[in-house]
Order: sequence, then C-alpha cells, then structure tokens
Amino acid sequence: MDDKFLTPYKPEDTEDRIYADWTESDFFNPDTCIEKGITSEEAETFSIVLPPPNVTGVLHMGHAAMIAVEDIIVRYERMKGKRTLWVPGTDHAAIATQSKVEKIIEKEGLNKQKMGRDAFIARVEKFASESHDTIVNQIKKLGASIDWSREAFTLDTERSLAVRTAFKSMYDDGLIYRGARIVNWDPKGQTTISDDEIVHEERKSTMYTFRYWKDFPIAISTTRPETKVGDVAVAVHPDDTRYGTFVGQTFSGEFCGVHLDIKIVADESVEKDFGTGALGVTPAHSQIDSEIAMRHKLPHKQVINEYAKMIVGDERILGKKVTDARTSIVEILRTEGLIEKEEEVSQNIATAERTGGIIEPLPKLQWWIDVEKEFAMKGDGIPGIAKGQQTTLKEIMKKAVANSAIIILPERFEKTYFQWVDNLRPWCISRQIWYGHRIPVWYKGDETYAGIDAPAGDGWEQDPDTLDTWFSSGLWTFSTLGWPDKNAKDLHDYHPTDLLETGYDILFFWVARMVLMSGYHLGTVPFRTVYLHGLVRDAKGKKMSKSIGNTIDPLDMIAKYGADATRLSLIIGAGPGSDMSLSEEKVRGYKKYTNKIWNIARFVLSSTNDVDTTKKPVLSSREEEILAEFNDVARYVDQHISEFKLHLAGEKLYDYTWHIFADVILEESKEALLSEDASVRAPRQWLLRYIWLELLKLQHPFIPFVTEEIWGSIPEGGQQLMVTKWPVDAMTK
RNA sequence: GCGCGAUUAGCUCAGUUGGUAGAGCAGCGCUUUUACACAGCGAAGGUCGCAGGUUCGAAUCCUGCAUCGCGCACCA
Repeated sequence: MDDKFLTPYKPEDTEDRIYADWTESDFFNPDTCIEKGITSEEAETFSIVLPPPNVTGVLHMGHAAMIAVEDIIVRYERMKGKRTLWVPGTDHAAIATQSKVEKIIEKEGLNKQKMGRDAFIARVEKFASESHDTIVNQIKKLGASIDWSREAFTLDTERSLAVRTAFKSMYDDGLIYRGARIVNWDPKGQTTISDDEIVHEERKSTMYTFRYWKDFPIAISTTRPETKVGDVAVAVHPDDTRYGTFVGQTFSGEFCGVHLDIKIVADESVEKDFGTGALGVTPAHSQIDSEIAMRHKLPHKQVINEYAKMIVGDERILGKKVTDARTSIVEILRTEGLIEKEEEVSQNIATAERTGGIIEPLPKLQWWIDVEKEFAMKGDGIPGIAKGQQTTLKEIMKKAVANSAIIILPERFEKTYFQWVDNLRPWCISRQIWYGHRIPVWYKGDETYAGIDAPAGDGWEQDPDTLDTWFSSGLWTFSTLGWPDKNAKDLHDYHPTDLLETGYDILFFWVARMVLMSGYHLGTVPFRTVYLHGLVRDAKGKKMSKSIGNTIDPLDMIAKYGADATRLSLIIGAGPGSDMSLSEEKVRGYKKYTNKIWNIARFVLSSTNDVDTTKKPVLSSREEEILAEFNDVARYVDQHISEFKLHLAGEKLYDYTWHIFADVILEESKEALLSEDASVRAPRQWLLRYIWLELLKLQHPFIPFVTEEIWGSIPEGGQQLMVTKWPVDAMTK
C-alpha cells in the first residue's frame, strides 16, 4: 500500500497532477480512444457541446454546476464504451463583452469614439482573450473531460465563415431582410436589442387623462405624455357607442407647440374598459400603435431621437430628455386645464438586460429574420416536415418539439417553449455595436451586395452593424463540427448531438435559436435531448449576485475542499430544472466524503492485499446477500444516470458507500478478515475488494479525481479509470 | 391577465408506477474500539401549507384556497 494513504486525502496535491495525466493520455479525444482500442469506429457515438461561457470574466457556480453535470454524463458514456465527444468553446457575447470593456476604459478616461473602431476592438479582443484563458483554466480545475483539440470560439475564423455562410443563405432565401420597423432601442447602449433581451421592471408612475386641446372631443390616458406630440390618431373600439360618431373625422390643433392632425379610427385592439376607452396613437414610439397605424394607413411621426431626447416642439420641450419633457408637458397641461385625472399606477417598463437602459421604441432600419416566411426544407431530420417541403422557421421550431424529435427535460418546459414560439415576432439581428460578426452586406450607391466575402471592385462600403450574438451561437452545434463543409467528418459522425445541457434561463435565447438554425441550415434538429438545470442560489435561496455579495467562487471551493467535493455539492440535492441552494457547509460536507473514500481505500488495501481477485470464490449466504444488494445499487445508479437523475444516483452512491459499505459491511467484516482460517477470510476479502473496485468505477463520473488517484495506486488498475469499462454491462451478462 | 414552480425535522433540500416519512448541516448523549474524530454508536426532532375529494390506504392522484418565487404578455 502506498504511504500516501496514511494521511488524509489532499485534493490540492492530487487534482492538477491527475488532470495532467488525463491530458497526456488524451482520452478526452475520441480519436485517441479509437486509436488505443478504448472504443471503435463502429461504436455508438455520444456527443455534446459545451454551452460556451461568455468571455466577460470568470465562471460562477452556475457554470460549475453545468460542467459537473455534463462531465458526469460524458464520463459515464465514455466508460460505457461509446465514442464520446464533448466540444469546448467560449462565446464572444457581443453586447455583454463590449459594455464590460467600455466600463473599464471609462475608468481610464477613454471612450470608444476617441479610440476608434479598430483600436477599441483590439482592446476588447485582448480582454476576451484574457477571460478565455481564465475560463479554460477553471474548466480544467473542475475536471472536465472535454476534448480541447476541438476547442472553438464563436468569433474565430471557422465560426466567422459559418456565420457569413449562414447569413448569405438565409438572405438568398428571403428570410433575412432589411426593413424599417419599430425596434427596441437602448439609449444607454446605443443599439437595438431583441425582444428577449428586455427585462420588465415594475415601477410606479402616473397615468394622466387629458385632452390634446380644449375642444378636442375625446379624452385619452397615458403614462407618457411626452410622446403625445407624435400622435396621429385616437383609436376607439368599433363597438364603443360613446365615440362612434367621431370615427372617421380628423381634428387639428396645437398641442404643446406642435401642430397635430388627429384622426379618430376604430380598431379592435382597443379595450373599451381601459381608461377612457380611447387610445392616443403614437406610431413611431410604440409597437402596438405602429401596428394600428399600419392598419389605418397613418404616418409614423418620430418625435424622440436615439438619445431619448425630444426632436419636436417649442423651447419648452425641444431637446429635452424624455423624462424632463414629461414634466414640462404635464406642467403645460395643468396650466391650460386640460388634465381630467391623474392617478398612481404601477407599470412594467422595459429595460435593456445588459445596460439597464430604459427601452425607447423607435422606428429604425434594421436587419431581421422572418420567422414566418416559407422556404424549402433542406433535410428530413424533423418529423412532419419532408425534405423539399415548404415550411417556416416557426414551424420547424414547433414541430421539432411537438413531434418529439427533441425531448425537453423537465417536460414542463415544453409548455414554456411553445408559448414562446407562438408569440415569436421577427427577430432583429443587427446591433449598433462594434464587437461581433460584422454584417456581411456591402453597399455602393443604391446597390446592395450580400455575400460570404466582400464584392470585387472599389467603392463598396460594408454595413457598420454587427450581428446579435445569438446568431452565431445558434449555429454552435454544427459550426463547431466543421460546417459549412458539409462533408466534414465530425459533422457526419456527431451531429445531431445527443444532449444539450444548459440553464433554463436561456431556453429561448439559445436553445430555441439552435433549433431554428439547425432546422434551417441542415434540415435536422441540433440535439435529441435538452436537459435544463436550475440556477445556483445561496443557502437562503437568494440568487447569487456580486452586488449582494453572496457569491461563492468555484475556484475558492476547489482550493479549500477539492473539485470532487465542489462537484458533488452541485449535483446532490438538485433536481432537474429546479434551483439549488449552495452553502460552503455543503461543500465541506462532501470534502469529508472524499476523505471517507480515501480511508476506505486504506482499509480495503491493507486488509485484502493478498486476495486473488481473478476468480470468484464460494461465498456464504450473507456474502451473496451483500453482493446482491450491491448489484441493486449498481443498477439503480446506472439507470438513474441514463435518465439524467444525477442527484438520485449520486445520493445513492453516497449513502451506500458510507452508510452501508463502510458502516455495516466493513465493520462486520473485521472479524472474518482477522480469521486464521483462509476459507473464512478469503471469500470475504474477495467480496470487499470486488465491491470496492466496482464502487470506484461507479463513483468515477461524480468524483473523478479521488477515484482516479486511488485507481492509480492499486495493482488491478492498469489503464486509467476514466477509460475502464463501466460495471453494469458486464454484471448483467 | 395567461402560464409554471415551490410550500416535508431548527436550516438547506431529497422522496415520479399511492403502501407505516429520509439525507446533510446545526444541536444532544456516549465512544479516542488498530480504516477514518474530515470518525463511530445512540437518542431526539415532522398533523409532509390549509380545506375538501378519490382510495382498503395519499407527502405522492383530483378540486379549491393561501403564501412565496419565476416566466410570458403591445393594456395605452
């Protein structure tokens, strides 16, 4: 027995060394596994892509949980003999990364305009590269058995080609178009954002009921009086008898120094019972009003600019910020006696997720993806849509899940998914930021050219905008496997991937968009199963956040208690899709467990070193009972991992190892082990050694470091535990 | 407004074909017995949110309610 077993287990002396051994043997790479006979070219494949962490800094516990779950599954599948691939990568996270760097340079007294586009991007790239290195190191610290030789970045050369190819193809099919619509404008970030990047915040505000001018026949209600200088109509419900006589008429007058022509229109979308039952229509600054305006052929009249300042009116409002203009206009209305009612209401206002800026709806020319336009299906990987059949992106997203080509776990999230798909509107993909994939469109005079590369000839100017970061991450399952080379071996072998494991918070952002992209470009699903994990919260169930100061750094936990303990604490007690709470005490508890395993190794090694493990001796009935019980545990663990119930598998192993194997079986075996009679001693030695070795294998996916370390110190070890055959198949033969 | 989830021991949570409630941590008592004090043994601790229903039997299924949390939504 190695002397190291005489002292408590020290993860800090072990884990980096073990990871280096793994890296050296290169079994994370399935090609090496084939070469070394661990698996074969013909073996069933299992593939999974790592949801690429944003290069905005460091990993948090949520990432650690994700890596733990995925690594357990990957190690399990690899030990089962599958040709297993786990692809690593990082995401450039355009807006998030750019705004992070903007904050940093602001402290240095710089801003991006001063620096210029190229210098600024260079700065962002430097930051991204440093973040990347940190993140990679963290992933390794956690013990991820991921194939680094296939690492990808959403903004590297290969992915850039994939993005431009994807854009061009969707453009040619008419799915990507440029159009003027009301966008979600973030005045703080100076960019558009998609509907999904909006966070609604409840705030108190005042609702004013007033008339535009004295003899205007209808009073309207609004919380944003400053936008009313952009009104072109008042809409009422067609059945509303109060206003029926006015419908069709136009009233003109002056409102806060602006001349308005207000047409009274009847529209089904107006609710009779809300406010006065009449809605002031501001087409340029409200999504719904814009739609009403289009139905009634009314103009869009922009009154607010990109800096959220008024661009019409007299000196009382012109050039003022919207909030100041609101105050002024209310003042004017009061003075002129036009206000009929003021009431406190709470309302949800839209803010930008990344910058916190208050969204200002504005009419702008942007690039969009039409989710309802028909095109010919490129493949037959989605049941219900044949190859060549006309379909839409929305249809693809719907059918992929409805027809079970994709299973979402926990199942309840399917409902959420469908609700999102049903409400989906055109996806705005252009962003007015510098960091990211530049839109592959060039202009010269009235000419527009969309292509993978710049057009030949002089005078072409590329569109200054970049793409929504989710456009490139939507391609992730196949852009990492060699696409757009349709003959790429990895693409052929490993796509669709088997599993997509991620947090439920990015179901729409990312999961749905991968379904869209894979469905369109390949005509198939990007993955078979989606497993959604919960968020990691603190011991009191609060969301971890830097501002509250309740974050727990995975690296700290690894340094103090080891990666194995950290992993277990993120798995056990956390059911699929539900949030988990984490405390340092919990991690410490599992550190004790790894030490327990260490001590079990010491005991079994020292008391069974002379056993012949090659053939099973005749066992007593009690020993057969113990063996049968262990086999039940092994089957339970196997089944629950295969069903993604890692928390149950992990808990069972913990409970069995400690409270059955150690507390009961080892204790009761002491007598037999000390027996002079070899016919009493030997079968018991064999039994203990057998179960112990099998337990090491079963536990390896959960706690890879300590089990590999022990495995390396025993004669039976041979090749690394990570590529040793999983017990259950052999057992059930 | 629509939808989803949670409500189990002091704390954090498991408990998916319905069959006499479980773990970790905290706390109590004992044990330094040659694997382990990062330990062992033992005791204690719960009307499983509330009210009904189905059933021989419900934490588990159904209905309603309450509280908390989350998601979605163009109510001006």
